[in-house]
Amino acid sequence: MAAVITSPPKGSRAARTRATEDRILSVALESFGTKGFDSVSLDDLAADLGITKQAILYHWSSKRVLLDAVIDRAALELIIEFDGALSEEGSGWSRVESIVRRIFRVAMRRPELLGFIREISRIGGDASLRVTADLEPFVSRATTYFEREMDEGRIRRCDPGLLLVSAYSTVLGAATEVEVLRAVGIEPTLRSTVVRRRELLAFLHAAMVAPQG
Amino acid sequence: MAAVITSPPKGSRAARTRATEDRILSVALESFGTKGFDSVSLDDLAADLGITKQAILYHWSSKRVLLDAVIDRAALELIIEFDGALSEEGSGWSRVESIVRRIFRVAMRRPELLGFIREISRIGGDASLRVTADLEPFVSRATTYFEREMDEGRIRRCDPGLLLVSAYSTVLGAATEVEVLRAVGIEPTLRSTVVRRRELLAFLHAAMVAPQG
DNA sequence: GGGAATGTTTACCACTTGGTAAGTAAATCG
DNA sequence: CGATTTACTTACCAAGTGGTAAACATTCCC
Repeated sequence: MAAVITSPPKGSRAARTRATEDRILSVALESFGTKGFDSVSLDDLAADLGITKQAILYHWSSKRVLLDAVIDRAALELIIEFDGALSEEGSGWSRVESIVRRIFRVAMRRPELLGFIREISRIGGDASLRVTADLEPFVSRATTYFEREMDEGRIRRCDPGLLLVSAYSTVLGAATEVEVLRAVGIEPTLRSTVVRRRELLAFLHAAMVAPQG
Repeated sequence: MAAVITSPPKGSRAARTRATEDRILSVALESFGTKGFDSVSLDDLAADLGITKQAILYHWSSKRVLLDAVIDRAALELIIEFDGALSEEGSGWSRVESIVRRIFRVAMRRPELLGFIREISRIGGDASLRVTADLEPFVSRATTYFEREMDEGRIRRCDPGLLLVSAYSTVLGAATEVEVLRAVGIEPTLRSTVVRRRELLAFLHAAMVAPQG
C-alpha cells in the first residue's frame, strides 16, 4: 500500500514486457490492417504469436483497448513516415515530386499501415477521431506547406484542408492499388508503380484538368 | 417425383419470392460494402430487413453462398455503371473526361458498391477471382478502348492492362475519399469532389508527370 | 533462502455466431 | 374441397467469441 513506485526498469523484466507488447502490437497491426478488426479474433492473434489469448488480455484489458493501442502505434508510424516525406530536400515541384514518391513508397512497403487507417475510418466512432487528433502535427505541417506553395504560386489556390483530404485518400488509393495488384497476381514493385502512376496521372490530368469545361 | 418443372411463374408467389430476395441482396450489399462481411451477422441483416435470419438461409444455404449472390449483383451493377460510362458521347480527351467524371459519380452515388469490391478483394480467394471473371466484358472493352486511344496518339503508350488496374484502384480511391470526407464530417457533393479532384490532379500531375527526372 | 511482484497458462463462463430441424400459415393445384 | 408446395417462424445446437478467475512459473528484492 505504501505507494513506492517500482524502481526504474533496469533491463530484464520490464524490457521483456515491452518487447512482448511490441510483438503483439506489430502482429495486431499487420492482421487488423490486412484482414480487418472484426475478422481477427484474439485467439487467431495469439496463435500467430505462439501465446494464448489471455496473455494479450493481460497487457490490454479488452480487444477494444488493444485496438486503441494499435491505433496509437499506426498513427506514430504514419507520422514518422510522413515526417520523413515532408523533410525531403529540394523546393518547388521537385520537392513535391519527392514527397509524393515517398508516400507511394510507404504504400508499397507498408500496405497494412494504410489498410489499417481505412479499416478504422470504417469502424468509425472514437477511433477515427483519435487518429485525426494523433495526426494533428502532420496535418498542420502539411497545411502550412500547402499554403506556402500556394502563396508562391506553385499550386493553384484552393482550400488546403480539402487538398489534404484528397491527398490523404490518394495515399489510401495507392495502398488499394497495391492490394489490387497482388489480388490479380502481379507483385508490385516500386518502379512499376511509379511508372504506371505517371501514366495514369497523365491520363487523368488531361481528362480532368486540361479541358476545363 | 415425375420431374415436371413447375409452371412458369405467373405473378404472385414467385414474384414475391424474387422481391424478397432482391430486398435481401440490396440490404446485404449495402451492409457488406460499408461495414464489411465479417462485421455483419445474419441476425443484423435480418433485423434490418424485419425478418428472421432463417428466412435468409431459406433463400441461400449459407452466409458464404449469400456473399456469392451479393458479388453477382455488385458485379452486375458495376458492369451497368461502367457500361454507361464507356458509352459516353464524344471522342478523344473530352470522352475520357466524361468517362472519368461518370466513374467518380458512381463513387459518390454508390460508395457501398466500390467499398464492397474492396472488401472482397481483401477477403480474397474464389470471390475475387469470380469478380474478375464477371467484370471480363468491361475489362476487354476498356482495354480495346485504351488501345485505340493509344494507337491514335491520345494516350501515352503503355500496357493497357496495367493502366486499367490503375484506373480501377483510382475509382476505389474515389470511394475512399467519399468515406473519408464523411468520417471527417463533410458531406461530399459531386461538384466539390470534382473540383477538389481537379486541384489534386493538377498538384499530382506536376509532381509526377511534368518534371520527368 | 522466502516473499512478492510479474508474466503467462489452464479452466471456465456468458453470449453471439452460422446453421439445422421441425412446425405453420398461406398460396397453388388436382 | 384436400394435398402439396412455398415462404417463412420458433426452437434449438455446436462452435467460436471476448472476457474472468484462479493456478502456476519466473524473476526480483530483502
